[in-house]
Amino acid sequence: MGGRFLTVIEPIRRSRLYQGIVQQIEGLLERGDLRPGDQLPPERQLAEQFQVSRASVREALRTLELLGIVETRAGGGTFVRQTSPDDLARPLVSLMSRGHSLADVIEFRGLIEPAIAALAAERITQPQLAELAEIFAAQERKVAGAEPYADEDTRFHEVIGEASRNELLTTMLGVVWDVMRESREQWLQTNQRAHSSLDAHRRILAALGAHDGDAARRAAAEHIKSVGEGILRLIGGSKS
Amino acid sequence: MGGRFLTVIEPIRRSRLYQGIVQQIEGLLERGDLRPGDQLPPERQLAEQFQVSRASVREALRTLELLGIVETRAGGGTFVRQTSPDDLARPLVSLMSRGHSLADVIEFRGLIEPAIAALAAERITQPQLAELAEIFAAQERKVAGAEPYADEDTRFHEVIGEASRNELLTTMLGVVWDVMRESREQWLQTNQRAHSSLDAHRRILAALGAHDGDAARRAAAEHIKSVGEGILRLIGGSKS
DNA sequence: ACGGCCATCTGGTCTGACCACCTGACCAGA
DNA sequence: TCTGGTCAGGTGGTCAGACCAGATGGCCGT
Repeated sequence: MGGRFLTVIEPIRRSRLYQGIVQQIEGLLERGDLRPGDQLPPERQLAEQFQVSRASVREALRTLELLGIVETRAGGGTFVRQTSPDDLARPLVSLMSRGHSLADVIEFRGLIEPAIAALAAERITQPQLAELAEIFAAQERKVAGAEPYADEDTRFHEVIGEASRNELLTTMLGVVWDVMRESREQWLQTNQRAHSSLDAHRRILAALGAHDGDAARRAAAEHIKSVGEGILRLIGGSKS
Repeated sequence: MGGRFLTVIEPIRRSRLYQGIVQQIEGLLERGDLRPGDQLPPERQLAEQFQVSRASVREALRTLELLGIVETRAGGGTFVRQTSPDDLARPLVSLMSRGHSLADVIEFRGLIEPAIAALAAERITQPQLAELAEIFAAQERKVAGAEPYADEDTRFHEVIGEASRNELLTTMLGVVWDVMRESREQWLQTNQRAHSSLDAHRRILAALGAHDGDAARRAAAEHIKSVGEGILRLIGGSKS
C-alpha cells in the first residue's frame, strides 16, 4: 500500500503561460498602474507585449473576468471593473448550494443573524426603525388576512442587515436567504407558523428600538433556532 | 445626474460560446453522467461534439478548472475532480480582499469565530483536544524562543473550525484567514502581542476542554476584539 | 446643429499546425 | 522472469493567421 514516503510526494505543476499573464496584470492593479475603469490594451497588443499568442492572452482574460477583476465588452474593449460587494454573492451561492448541506447553512444563519441583529441594535437609525415598523405592520395585516408574506419577511431581515453597516455581512445574509428561499417559503405556508414568526419579529423590533444589543441577539437566535429546526424537520438535512 | 430610470437598465450579455459548453458539462455532472474521477473526452473530440473550435472548448475548460470542477494534466487528459468546498472558496479570497474593507472583514471574523468556538466546545473530540494542546505547547515554545509562530496560530484556529463540524463555517473561516494573513503576520511581530495572543489561546483551550460553550465564546470574542482593534490601529481601515 | 452613414477598431470564433509531455506496448539485456 | 530502455500514439499547451459581428467615432449631407 505505498510507503509513507510516496504519500508526501505531490505532482509538480508546470506553469501555464496564461497564469503568468494573470499575475502580471494583477500586479499592475495592485501597484496602481491600472485603476478601476481603465481600459486594457487590445488583445492583439497584449499578445505582442507579452510575446505570446492571442489565445493565451484570452485565457488569461477569461480568468481575470471570472475573478471579477475585469470586464470585456465585445467590440468595445476590456476594462478594469470596480468590484462591488455583490460580486461575492454569486460564488457564495454556488458554494453554499452545491457544496454544503442545508443543515450547515441553517447553522451558519443561526450564527450570523443574531450577531447582525446585535450590531444593528447599536447602529440602527431612526428612519430605518421607521421602515422596519412599517414592514412589520404590513406583515401583521397579511397574517390577519391569511395572505403569504414572504416578501415582507425578506425585506425585514434585509433592513436589519443594512442597519448593521457592514457590507460584507449584508451580502452574506443575502446569500443565505437566497439559498434558503425555497425551503423558507414552504415553511411559512401554515398560518400558525406565520404567527410565531410574527411574534419573534415583534420582539426583535422592540430590542432594536431600545438599542439593546443583547436582547436583539437573543430574540434573533431564538427565532432562527425554532424556524431552523422546523425547516429541517420539514425537509430533511441534505441538499440537492 | 441621470434619472432613476437609467440606473435600472443593465447591458444585456450576449452569450459567449464557451459559457454554453460550461453549462452543458455542469449539467452532465449534476445528472450523474459524469462522476468525480472520470476522464473527459479529449479537447479535439469535445470540439467536434459541440461543433465549436478547440479554442472555445479550452476557454470552457479554463473556467471549469478555475471553479475547481475539473483538473487538466498536460499530456494526460482532463478529469473531473471531487469537488471540495475549498476549491469553490478560492475565488472568494480575491473578491473579499478587493471588494471589502479590512474593518468589515475583521468584524465578520469577530462574529463568526466566537460562534464557532462555542459550537466547537460542544462537539470537540478527545483527539482534537489533544491536537490543540500539542499546537499550544509548540506556540509556547516558540514564544519563549522569540520565534514567529504564525503557522501554529493558523493551525490552532483551523482545528477549532474542524471541531465545529460544520464545513461551511470551516471554509468561511479559512477564507477570512486567508484575506487577513498578511496583516496578521505583521501584527504578531512583537513579542508582547505574541504573549497576549498566547494568553487568549490558553483561555480558549481551557473552555473547549471543559466543553463550556459560553466561556469559549467569550474568550474567542475577547481575543479577536483586541487583535482586531490592534490590527486596525496598525494598518488602518481600508484595504489596498 | 442635427442625424445618419461608413471606415476602423475590438473582441469572438475558427482553422490548422507544431511542440512537450504522458502513456502503454514492445524489445533487449541481466 | 524481471528490469530498464525505446518508440509510437494520444493529449494538452501554444502559436499564427484569418474572418465575422458589434461598437466607435468622425465625416457628410441636410
